[in-house]
Amino acid sequence: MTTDLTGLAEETASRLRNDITGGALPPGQRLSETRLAAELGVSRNTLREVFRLLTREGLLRHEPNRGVFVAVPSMASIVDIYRVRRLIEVPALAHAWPRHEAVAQMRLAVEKARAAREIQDWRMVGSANMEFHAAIVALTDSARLQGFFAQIIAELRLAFGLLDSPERLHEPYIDRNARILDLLVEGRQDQAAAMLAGYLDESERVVLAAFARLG
Amino acid sequence: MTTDLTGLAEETASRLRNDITGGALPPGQRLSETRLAAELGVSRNTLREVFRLLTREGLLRHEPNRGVFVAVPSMASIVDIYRVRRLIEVPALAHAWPRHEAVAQMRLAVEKARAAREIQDWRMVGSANMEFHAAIVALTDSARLQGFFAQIIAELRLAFGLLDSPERLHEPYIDRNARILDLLVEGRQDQAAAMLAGYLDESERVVLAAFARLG
DNA sequence: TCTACCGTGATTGTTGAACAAAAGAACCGG
DNA sequence: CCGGTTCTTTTGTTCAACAATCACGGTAGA
Repeated sequence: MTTDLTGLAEETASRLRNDITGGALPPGQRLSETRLAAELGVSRNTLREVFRLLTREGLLRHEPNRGVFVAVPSMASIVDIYRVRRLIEVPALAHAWPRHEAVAQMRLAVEKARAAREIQDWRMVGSANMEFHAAIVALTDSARLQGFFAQIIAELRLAFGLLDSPERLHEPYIDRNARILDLLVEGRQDQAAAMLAGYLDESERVVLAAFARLG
Repeated sequence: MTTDLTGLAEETASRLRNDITGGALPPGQRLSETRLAAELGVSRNTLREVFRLLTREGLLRHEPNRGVFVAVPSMASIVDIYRVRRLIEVPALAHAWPRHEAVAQMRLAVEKARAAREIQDWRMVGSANMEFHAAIVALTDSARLQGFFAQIIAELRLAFGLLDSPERLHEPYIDRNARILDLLVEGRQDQAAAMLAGYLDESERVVLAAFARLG
Protein backbone atom coordinates (compact mmCIF):
# COMPACT_ATOMS: atom_id res chain seq x y z
CA MET A 1 0.00 0.00 0.00
CA THR A 2 3.02 2.28 0.21
CA THR A 3 3.11 4.65 -2.74
CA ASP A 4 6.49 5.50 -4.26
CA LEU A 5 7.31 8.65 -2.45
CA THR A 6 10.20 9.10 -4.77
CA GLY A 7 10.64 12.75 -5.48
CA LEU A 8 9.71 15.85 -3.56
CA ALA A 9 6.81 16.61 -5.86
CA GLU A 10 4.99 13.37 -5.15
CA GLU A 11 5.70 13.63 -1.48
CA THR A 12 4.26 17.12 -1.42
CA ALA A 13 1.31 15.94 -3.48
CA SER A 14 0.61 13.30 -0.88
CA ARG A 15 0.70 15.89 1.88
CA LEU A 16 -1.59 18.24 0.05
CA ARG A 17 -3.95 15.40 -0.80
CA ASN A 18 -4.36 14.68 2.88
CA ASP A 19 -4.96 18.33 3.64
CA ILE A 20 -7.71 18.38 1.06
CA THR A 21 -9.52 15.15 1.79
CA GLY A 22 -8.97 15.74 5.49
CA GLY A 23 -10.85 18.99 5.29
CA ALA A 24 -8.01 21.32 6.25
CA LEU A 25 -8.51 23.03 2.91
CA PRO A 26 -12.22 23.56 2.27
CA PRO A 27 -13.70 23.09 -1.21
CA GLY A 28 -13.67 26.25 -3.22
CA GLN A 29 -10.59 27.50 -1.41
CA ARG A 30 -8.17 29.26 -3.64
CA LEU A 31 -4.57 28.12 -3.48
CA SER A 32 -2.07 30.88 -4.09
CA GLU A 33 1.10 29.56 -5.65
CA THR A 34 3.58 31.77 -3.85
CA ARG A 35 1.93 31.54 -0.45
CA LEU A 36 1.37 27.80 -0.51
CA ALA A 37 4.85 27.19 -1.89
CA ALA A 38 6.34 29.07 1.05
CA GLU A 39 4.03 27.30 3.45
CA LEU A 40 4.98 23.86 2.20
CA GLY A 41 8.62 24.71 1.89
CA VAL A 42 8.95 23.93 -1.79
CA SER A 43 9.57 26.08 -4.81
CA ARG A 44 6.85 27.45 -7.00
CA ASN A 45 7.87 25.22 -9.88
CA THR A 46 7.61 22.11 -7.80
CA LEU A 47 4.24 23.19 -6.46
CA ARG A 48 2.96 23.67 -9.96
CA GLU A 49 3.88 20.08 -10.74
CA VAL A 50 1.94 19.07 -7.67
CA PHE A 51 -1.04 21.07 -8.90
CA ARG A 52 -0.95 19.22 -12.19
CA LEU A 53 -1.03 15.91 -10.42
CA LEU A 54 -3.94 16.74 -8.16
CA THR A 55 -5.88 18.46 -10.90
CA ARG A 56 -5.59 15.30 -12.93
CA GLU A 57 -6.98 13.38 -9.97
CA GLY A 58 -9.99 15.63 -9.73
CA LEU A 59 -9.12 17.13 -6.36
CA LEU A 60 -8.22 20.55 -7.71
CA ARG A 61 -9.77 22.67 -10.38
CA HIS A 62 -7.63 24.86 -12.56
CA GLU A 63 -8.93 28.06 -14.11
CA PRO A 64 -6.57 29.53 -16.69
CA ASN A 65 -4.87 32.72 -15.60
CA ARG A 66 -6.88 32.69 -12.39
CA GLY A 67 -5.38 29.99 -10.26
CA VAL A 68 -6.23 26.65 -8.77
CA PHE A 69 -9.04 25.95 -6.33
CA VAL A 70 -10.00 23.00 -4.23
CA ALA A 71 -12.66 21.20 -6.27
CA VAL A 72 -16.25 21.70 -5.21
CA PRO A 73 -18.19 18.44 -5.43
CA SER A 74 -21.54 18.72 -7.13
CA MET A 75 -24.53 16.43 -7.09
CA ALA A 76 -23.73 15.59 -10.69
CA SER A 77 -20.26 14.45 -9.72
CA ILE A 78 -21.65 12.27 -6.94
CA VAL A 79 -24.11 10.65 -9.28
CA ASP A 80 -21.32 10.03 -11.75
CA ILE A 81 -19.03 8.56 -9.13
CA TYR A 82 -21.67 6.13 -7.91
CA ARG A 83 -22.45 5.12 -11.44
CA VAL A 84 -18.82 4.26 -11.95
CA ARG A 85 -18.64 2.45 -8.64
CA ARG A 86 -21.61 0.26 -9.52
CA LEU A 87 -20.22 -0.50 -12.91
CA ILE A 88 -16.87 -1.56 -11.54
CA GLU A 89 -17.44 -2.97 -8.09
CA VAL A 90 -20.46 -5.17 -8.71
CA PRO A 91 -18.96 -7.21 -11.56
CA ALA A 92 -15.66 -7.33 -9.72
CA LEU A 93 -17.34 -9.05 -6.83
CA ALA A 94 -19.60 -11.19 -8.98
CA HIS A 95 -16.70 -12.71 -10.87
CA ALA A 96 -14.28 -12.87 -7.98
CA TRP A 97 -12.27 -15.90 -7.02
CA PRO A 98 -13.08 -16.54 -3.33
CA ARG A 99 -9.49 -17.33 -2.48
CA HIS A 100 -7.99 -14.31 -4.14
CA GLU A 101 -5.31 -12.60 -2.13
CA ALA A 102 -7.29 -9.37 -2.02
CA VAL A 103 -9.76 -11.15 0.25
CA ALA A 104 -7.23 -10.71 3.01
CA GLN A 105 -7.25 -6.98 2.37
CA MET A 106 -11.02 -6.99 2.60
CA ARG A 107 -10.89 -8.78 5.94
CA LEU A 108 -8.29 -6.36 7.20
CA ALA A 109 -10.45 -3.42 6.24
CA VAL A 110 -13.45 -4.88 8.08
CA GLU A 111 -11.40 -5.36 11.22
CA LYS A 112 -9.98 -1.89 10.99
CA ALA A 113 -13.44 -0.42 10.65
CA ARG A 114 -14.66 -2.31 13.70
CA ALA A 115 -11.70 -1.21 15.75
CA ALA A 116 -12.32 2.38 14.72
CA ARG A 117 -15.97 2.06 15.68
CA GLU A 118 -14.89 0.98 19.16
CA ILE A 119 -13.13 4.27 19.70
CA GLN A 120 -15.79 6.24 17.84
CA ASP A 121 -13.32 7.46 15.24
CA TRP A 122 -15.74 7.89 12.38
CA ARG A 123 -13.20 9.37 10.07
CA MET A 124 -11.12 6.25 10.36
CA VAL A 125 -14.23 4.16 9.84
CA GLY A 126 -14.69 6.02 6.59
CA SER A 127 -11.11 5.30 5.55
CA ALA A 128 -11.49 1.63 6.38
CA ASN A 129 -14.70 1.39 4.40
CA MET A 130 -12.98 2.91 1.42
CA GLU A 131 -10.17 0.41 1.77
CA PHE A 132 -12.74 -2.35 1.72
CA HIS A 133 -14.07 -1.15 -1.60
CA ALA A 134 -10.57 -0.67 -2.99
CA ALA A 135 -9.93 -4.29 -2.05
CA ILE A 136 -13.02 -5.33 -3.98
CA VAL A 137 -11.59 -3.66 -7.06
CA ALA A 138 -8.28 -5.37 -6.39
CA LEU A 139 -10.13 -8.64 -6.97
CA THR A 140 -10.02 -7.83 -10.68
CA ASP A 141 -6.20 -7.95 -10.77
CA SER A 142 -6.30 -4.93 -13.03
CA ALA A 143 -3.68 -2.33 -12.22
CA ARG A 144 -5.41 0.26 -14.37
CA LEU A 145 -8.76 -0.26 -12.78
CA GLN A 146 -7.27 0.02 -9.33
CA GLY A 147 -5.55 3.26 -10.20
CA PHE A 148 -8.72 4.71 -11.62
CA PHE A 149 -10.73 3.64 -8.63
CA ALA A 150 -8.26 5.24 -6.25
CA GLN A 151 -8.97 8.58 -7.92
CA ILE A 152 -12.68 8.09 -7.70
CA ILE A 153 -12.37 7.30 -4.02
CA ALA A 154 -10.32 10.43 -3.38
CA GLU A 155 -12.98 12.53 -5.02
CA LEU A 156 -15.69 10.87 -3.01
CA ARG A 157 -13.86 11.53 0.20
CA LEU A 158 -13.73 15.15 -0.77
CA ALA A 159 -17.51 15.13 -1.01
CA PHE A 160 -17.85 13.30 2.30
CA GLY A 161 -15.78 15.99 3.93
CA LEU A 162 -18.53 18.48 3.16
CA LEU A 163 -21.15 16.51 5.03
CA ASP A 164 -21.56 16.34 8.74
CA SER A 165 -22.74 13.40 10.85
CA PRO A 166 -20.05 11.02 9.68
CA GLU A 167 -21.50 8.34 11.91
CA ARG A 168 -24.69 7.95 9.91
CA LEU A 169 -22.60 8.08 6.78
CA HIS A 170 -20.30 5.18 7.56
CA GLU A 171 -21.46 3.15 10.53
CA PRO A 172 -24.33 1.26 8.87
CA TYR A 173 -22.00 -0.29 6.34
CA ILE A 174 -19.45 -1.89 8.62
CA ASP A 175 -21.49 -5.00 9.30
CA ARG A 176 -22.74 -5.15 5.76
CA ASN A 177 -19.17 -5.21 4.53
CA ALA A 178 -18.53 -8.11 6.86
CA ARG A 179 -21.56 -9.92 5.48
CA ILE A 180 -20.44 -9.35 1.92
CA LEU A 181 -17.04 -10.74 2.77
CA ASP A 182 -18.63 -13.83 4.34
CA LEU A 183 -20.76 -14.44 1.27
CA LEU A 184 -17.73 -14.17 -0.96
CA VAL A 185 -15.61 -16.67 0.95
CA GLU A 186 -18.57 -19.05 0.99
CA GLY A 187 -18.56 -18.93 -2.78
CA ARG A 188 -21.87 -17.13 -3.09
CA GLN A 189 -20.49 -14.33 -5.22
CA ASP A 190 -23.76 -13.37 -6.86
CA GLN A 191 -25.48 -12.87 -3.54
CA ALA A 192 -22.52 -10.81 -2.39
CA ALA A 193 -22.69 -8.75 -5.55
CA ALA A 194 -26.43 -8.21 -5.18
CA MET A 195 -25.95 -7.06 -1.64
CA LEU A 196 -23.23 -4.70 -2.71
CA ALA A 197 -25.46 -3.24 -5.40
CA GLY A 198 -28.13 -2.48 -2.84
CA TYR A 199 -25.49 -1.06 -0.56
CA LEU A 200 -24.32 1.35 -3.23
CA ASP A 201 -27.84 2.43 -4.09
CA GLU A 202 -28.62 3.23 -0.52
CA SER A 203 -25.33 4.95 0.11
CA GLU A 204 -25.86 7.14 -2.92
CA ARG A 205 -29.31 8.13 -1.69
CA VAL A 206 -27.99 9.04 1.74
CA VAL A 207 -25.15 11.11 0.36
CA LEU A 208 -27.34 12.91 -2.13
CA ALA A 209 -29.92 13.67 0.54
CA ALA A 210 -27.30 15.03 2.90
CA PHE A 211 -25.89 17.02 0.05
CA ALA A 212 -29.24 18.50 -0.86
CA ARG A 213 -29.66 19.73 2.70
CA LEU A 214 -26.60 21.90 2.24
CA GLY A 215 -28.03 23.82 -0.70
CA MET B 1 -13.80 16.37 -28.88
CA THR B 2 -11.74 19.56 -28.66
CA THR B 3 -9.37 19.44 -25.73
CA ASP B 4 -8.67 22.70 -23.92
CA LEU B 5 -5.49 23.68 -25.51
CA THR B 6 -5.17 26.35 -22.90
CA GLY B 7 -1.58 26.65 -21.92
CA LEU B 8 1.63 25.81 -23.68
CA ALA B 9 2.12 22.67 -21.63
CA GLU B 10 -1.07 20.99 -22.77
CA GLU B 11 -0.47 22.04 -26.32
CA THR B 12 3.00 20.55 -26.22
CA ALA B 13 1.62 17.44 -24.54
CA SER B 14 -0.78 17.02 -27.40
CA ARG B 15 2.03 17.31 -29.90
CA LEU B 16 4.19 14.81 -28.09
CA ARG B 17 1.26 12.43 -27.70
CA ASN B 18 0.87 12.35 -31.45
CA ASP B 19 4.57 11.74 -31.93
CA ILE B 20 4.35 8.79 -29.59
CA THR B 21 1.18 7.10 -30.76
CA GLY B 22 2.10 7.96 -34.32
CA GLY B 23 5.31 6.00 -34.01
CA ALA B 24 7.75 8.85 -34.50
CA LEU B 25 9.14 8.05 -31.07
CA PRO B 26 9.56 4.30 -30.72
CA PRO B 27 8.75 2.55 -27.43
CA GLY B 28 11.73 2.35 -25.15
CA GLN B 29 13.19 5.56 -26.58
CA ARG B 30 14.74 7.75 -23.99
CA LEU B 31 13.66 11.37 -23.97
CA SER B 32 16.38 13.74 -22.89
CA GLU B 33 14.98 16.80 -21.19
CA THR B 34 17.36 19.36 -22.58
CA ARG B 35 17.44 18.02 -26.09
CA LEU B 36 13.70 17.54 -26.44
CA ALA B 37 12.99 20.89 -24.82
CA ALA B 38 15.15 22.59 -27.42
CA GLU B 39 13.58 20.53 -30.18
CA LEU B 40 10.05 21.44 -29.17
CA GLY B 41 10.92 25.02 -28.45
CA VAL B 42 9.80 25.03 -24.85
CA SER B 43 11.67 25.34 -21.60
CA ARG B 44 12.80 22.43 -19.52
CA ASN B 45 10.30 23.24 -16.82
CA THR B 46 7.40 23.20 -19.20
CA LEU B 47 8.58 19.97 -20.71
CA ARG B 48 8.73 18.39 -17.28
CA GLU B 49 5.09 19.32 -16.77
CA VAL B 50 4.34 17.65 -20.06
CA PHE B 51 6.19 14.55 -18.92
CA ARG B 52 4.04 14.41 -15.81
CA LEU B 53 0.89 14.53 -17.86
CA LEU B 54 1.91 11.81 -20.28
CA THR B 55 3.34 9.63 -17.56
CA ARG B 56 0.00 9.80 -15.81
CA GLU B 57 -1.64 8.68 -19.04
CA GLY B 58 0.62 5.68 -19.32
CA LEU B 59 2.41 6.80 -22.47
CA LEU B 60 5.70 7.51 -20.74
CA ARG B 61 7.56 5.72 -18.04
CA HIS B 62 9.56 7.64 -15.52
CA GLU B 63 12.59 6.16 -13.78
CA PRO B 64 13.85 8.28 -10.91
CA ASN B 65 17.14 10.00 -11.60
CA ARG B 66 17.36 8.25 -14.92
CA GLY B 67 14.89 9.97 -17.13
CA VAL B 68 11.69 9.30 -18.98
CA PHE B 69 11.19 6.73 -21.69
CA VAL B 70 8.43 6.00 -24.13
CA ALA B 71 6.44 3.22 -22.48
CA VAL B 72 7.01 -0.28 -23.76
CA PRO B 73 3.74 -2.18 -23.99
CA SER B 74 3.88 -5.66 -22.54
CA MET B 75 1.59 -8.62 -23.00
CA ALA B 76 0.46 -8.10 -19.43
CA SER B 77 -0.60 -4.54 -20.19
CA ILE B 78 -2.53 -5.68 -23.24
CA VAL B 79 -4.35 -8.31 -21.25
CA ASP B 80 -5.16 -5.72 -18.63
CA ILE B 81 -6.39 -3.21 -21.16
CA TYR B 82 -8.72 -5.72 -22.77
CA ARG B 83 -10.03 -6.76 -19.40
CA VAL B 84 -10.92 -3.17 -18.67
CA ARG B 85 -12.44 -2.71 -22.09
CA ARG B 86 -14.71 -5.73 -21.66
CA LEU B 87 -15.74 -4.59 -18.22
CA ILE B 88 -16.67 -1.12 -19.39
CA GLU B 89 -17.81 -1.41 -22.99
CA VAL B 90 -20.05 -4.44 -22.80
CA PRO B 91 -22.32 -3.17 -20.01
CA ALA B 92 -22.27 0.29 -21.56
CA LEU B 93 -23.75 -1.14 -24.71
CA ALA B 94 -26.07 -3.55 -22.94
CA HIS B 95 -27.74 -0.79 -20.95
CA ALA B 96 -27.65 1.84 -23.63
CA TRP B 97 -30.58 3.95 -24.68
CA PRO B 98 -30.92 3.46 -28.46
CA ARG B 99 -31.62 7.13 -29.07
CA HIS B 100 -28.73 8.46 -27.08
CA GLU B 101 -26.86 11.29 -28.70
CA ALA B 102 -23.64 9.28 -28.69
CA VAL B 103 -25.23 7.02 -31.30
CA ALA B 104 -24.55 9.75 -33.80
CA GLN B 105 -20.88 9.63 -32.86
CA MET B 106 -20.90 5.91 -33.40
CA ARG B 107 -22.39 6.32 -36.84
CA LEU B 108 -19.88 9.00 -37.68
CA ALA B 109 -17.04 6.72 -36.66
CA VAL B 110 -18.34 3.92 -38.86
CA GLU B 111 -18.56 6.20 -41.84
CA LYS B 112 -15.11 7.58 -41.21
CA ALA B 113 -13.70 4.08 -41.04
CA ARG B 114 -15.32 3.14 -44.34
CA ALA B 115 -14.06 6.26 -46.03
CA ALA B 116 -10.57 5.51 -44.77
CA ARG B 117 -10.83 1.96 -46.07
CA GLU B 118 -11.60 3.34 -49.49
CA ILE B 119 -8.28 5.12 -49.61
CA GLN B 120 -6.47 2.30 -47.84
CA ASP B 121 -5.45 4.51 -44.95
CA TRP B 122 -5.27 1.86 -42.27
CA ARG B 123 -3.97 4.17 -39.67
CA MET B 124 -7.05 6.32 -40.03
CA VAL B 125 -9.19 3.19 -39.94
CA GLY B 126 -7.62 2.44 -36.58
CA SER B 127 -8.41 5.93 -35.33
CA ALA B 128 -11.99 5.66 -36.49
CA ASN B 129 -12.40 2.30 -34.79
CA MET B 130 -11.14 3.76 -31.56
CA GLU B 131 -13.58 6.61 -31.89
CA PHE B 132 -16.34 4.07 -32.29
CA HIS B 133 -15.43 2.48 -29.00
CA ALA B 134 -15.05 5.84 -27.30
CA ALA B 135 -18.57 6.59 -28.47
CA ILE B 136 -19.78 3.36 -26.90
CA VAL B 137 -18.37 4.51 -23.59
CA ALA B 138 -20.01 7.89 -24.11
CA LEU B 139 -23.32 6.04 -23.96
CA THR B 140 -22.82 5.84 -20.21
CA ASP B 141 -22.93 9.63 -19.80
CA SER B 142 -20.09 9.33 -17.33
CA ALA B 143 -17.40 11.97 -17.73
CA ARG B 144 -15.00 10.04 -15.50
CA LEU B 145 -15.43 6.83 -17.41
CA GLN B 146 -14.86 8.59 -20.69
CA GLY B 147 -11.69 10.21 -19.43
CA PHE B 148 -10.38 6.91 -18.15
CA PHE B 149 -11.22 5.17 -21.38
CA ALA B 150 -9.41 7.80 -23.40
CA GLN B 151 -6.23 6.92 -21.54
CA ILE B 152 -6.73 3.23 -22.11
CA ILE B 153 -7.19 3.86 -25.78
CA ALA B 154 -4.03 5.93 -26.00
CA GLU B 155 -2.07 3.12 -24.42
CA LEU B 156 -3.57 0.60 -26.77
CA ARG B 157 -2.66 2.69 -29.77
CA LEU B 158 0.88 2.68 -28.50
CA ALA B 159 0.81 -1.12 -28.57
CA PHE B 160 -0.74 -1.16 -32.03
CA GLY B 161 2.09 1.00 -33.25
CA LEU B 162 4.49 -1.84 -32.52
CA LEU B 163 2.66 -4.25 -34.76
CA ASP B 164 2.80 -4.35 -38.48
CA SER B 165 0.05 -5.31 -40.91
CA PRO B 166 -2.41 -2.69 -39.70
CA GLU B 167 -4.89 -3.92 -42.26
CA ARG B 168 -5.46 -7.26 -40.58
CA LEU B 169 -5.60 -5.44 -37.28
CA HIS B 170 -8.40 -3.05 -38.11
CA GLU B 171 -10.18 -3.94 -41.32
CA PRO B 172 -12.21 -6.91 -40.05
CA TYR B 173 -13.95 -4.79 -37.48
CA ILE B 174 -15.35 -2.04 -39.66
CA ASP B 175 -18.40 -3.99 -40.74
CA ARG B 176 -18.83 -5.52 -37.35
CA ASN B 177 -18.98 -2.08 -35.85
CA ALA B 178 -21.70 -1.21 -38.33
CA ARG B 179 -23.61 -4.34 -37.36
CA ILE B 180 -23.33 -3.50 -33.68
CA LEU B 181 -24.64 -0.05 -34.37
CA ASP B 182 -27.59 -1.47 -36.31
CA LEU B 183 -28.47 -3.83 -33.49
CA LEU B 184 -28.37 -1.00 -31.01
CA VAL B 185 -30.69 1.29 -32.92
CA GLU B 186 -33.07 -1.62 -33.40
CA GLY B 187 -33.26 -1.92 -29.65
CA ARG B 188 -31.48 -5.26 -29.46
CA GLN B 189 -28.87 -4.10 -27.00
CA ASP B 190 -28.09 -7.50 -25.56
CA GLN B 191 -27.31 -8.95 -28.96
CA ALA B 192 -25.16 -5.93 -29.69
CA ALA B 193 -23.36 -6.38 -26.39
CA ALA B 194 -22.81 -10.08 -27.03
CA MET B 195 -21.37 -9.31 -30.43
CA LEU B 196 -19.09 -6.72 -28.94
CA ALA B 197 -17.87 -9.19 -26.34
CA GLY B 198 -16.93 -11.66 -29.04
CA TYR B 199 -15.31 -8.87 -30.98
CA LEU B 200 -13.13 -7.92 -28.04
CA ASP B 201 -12.13 -11.51 -27.37
CA GLU B 202 -11.04 -12.01 -30.93
CA SER B 203 -9.26 -8.68 -31.15
CA GLU B 204 -7.33 -9.49 -28.00
CA ARG B 205 -6.28 -12.83 -29.42
CA VAL B 206 -5.08 -11.25 -32.64
CA VAL B 207 -3.12 -8.56 -30.87
CA LEU B 208 -1.53 -10.97 -28.44
CA ALA B 209 -0.57 -13.32 -31.23
CA ALA B 210 0.99 -10.53 -33.25
CA PHE B 211 2.75 -9.38 -30.14
CA ALA B 212 4.11 -12.83 -29.38
CA ARG B 213 5.64 -12.98 -32.88
CA LEU B 214 7.78 -9.98 -32.01
CA GLY B 215 9.46 -11.67 -29.08
C1' DT C 1 42.91 -11.40 -18.65
C1' DC C 2 39.46 -10.47 -15.54
C1' DT C 3 37.45 -7.89 -11.86
C1' DA C 4 36.73 -4.39 -8.44
C1' DC C 5 37.21 0.28 -7.56
C1' DC C 6 37.20 5.07 -8.39
C1' DG C 7 36.81 9.47 -10.82
C1' DT C 8 34.82 12.05 -14.47
C1' DG C 9 31.16 13.70 -17.25
C1' DA C 10 26.43 14.00 -18.19
C1' DT C 11 21.59 14.13 -16.70
C1' DT C 12 18.08 14.73 -13.55
C1' DG C 13 15.92 17.13 -9.36
C1' DT C 14 15.08 21.42 -7.36
C1' DT C 15 15.53 26.11 -6.54
C1' DG C 16 15.33 31.21 -7.16
C1' DA C 17 14.83 35.08 -9.93
C1' DA C 18 13.05 37.41 -13.77
C1' DC C 19 9.54 39.21 -16.98
C1' DA C 20 5.28 39.29 -20.04
C1' DA C 21 0.40 38.71 -19.93
C1' DA C 22 -3.88 38.47 -17.80
C1' DA C 23 -7.18 39.28 -14.11
C1' DG C 24 -8.93 41.92 -10.38
C1' DA C 25 -9.03 46.15 -7.55
C1' DA C 26 -8.77 50.90 -6.85
C1' DC C 27 -9.46 55.22 -8.64
C1' DC C 28 -11.41 58.91 -11.19
C1' DG C 29 -14.46 61.57 -14.25
C1' DG C 30 -19.08 62.03 -15.77
C1' DC D 1 -24.55 55.78 -9.52
C1' DC D 2 -21.91 54.27 -13.53
C1' DG D 3 -18.20 53.48 -17.03
C1' DG D 4 -13.63 53.65 -18.19
C1' DT D 5 -8.62 53.84 -16.90
C1' DT D 6 -4.65 52.90 -14.26
C1' DC D 7 -2.36 50.13 -10.79
C1' DT D 8 -1.35 45.90 -8.40
C1' DT D 9 -1.33 41.21 -7.88
C1' DT D 10 -1.05 36.61 -9.72
C1' DT D 11 -0.23 33.39 -13.13
C1' DG D 12 2.46 31.52 -17.26
C1' DT D 13 6.88 30.74 -18.89
C1' DT D 14 11.72 31.06 -19.26
C1' DC D 15 16.48 31.02 -17.76
C1' DA D 16 20.47 30.06 -15.00
C1' DA D 17 22.44 27.72 -11.31
C1' DC D 18 23.76 23.92 -8.23
C1' DA D 19 23.41 19.44 -5.64
C1' DA D 20 22.48 14.58 -6.20
C1' DT D 21 22.64 10.67 -8.86
C1' DC D 22 23.81 7.69 -12.53
C1' DA D 23 26.57 5.81 -16.56
C1' DC D 24 30.88 5.15 -18.48
C1' DG D 25 35.73 4.47 -18.78
C1' DG D 26 40.17 3.89 -16.91
C1' DT D 27 43.24 2.04 -13.50
C1' DA D 28 45.09 -0.97 -10.09
C1' DG D 29 45.40 -5.37 -8.37
C1' DA D 30 44.79 -10.45 -8.40
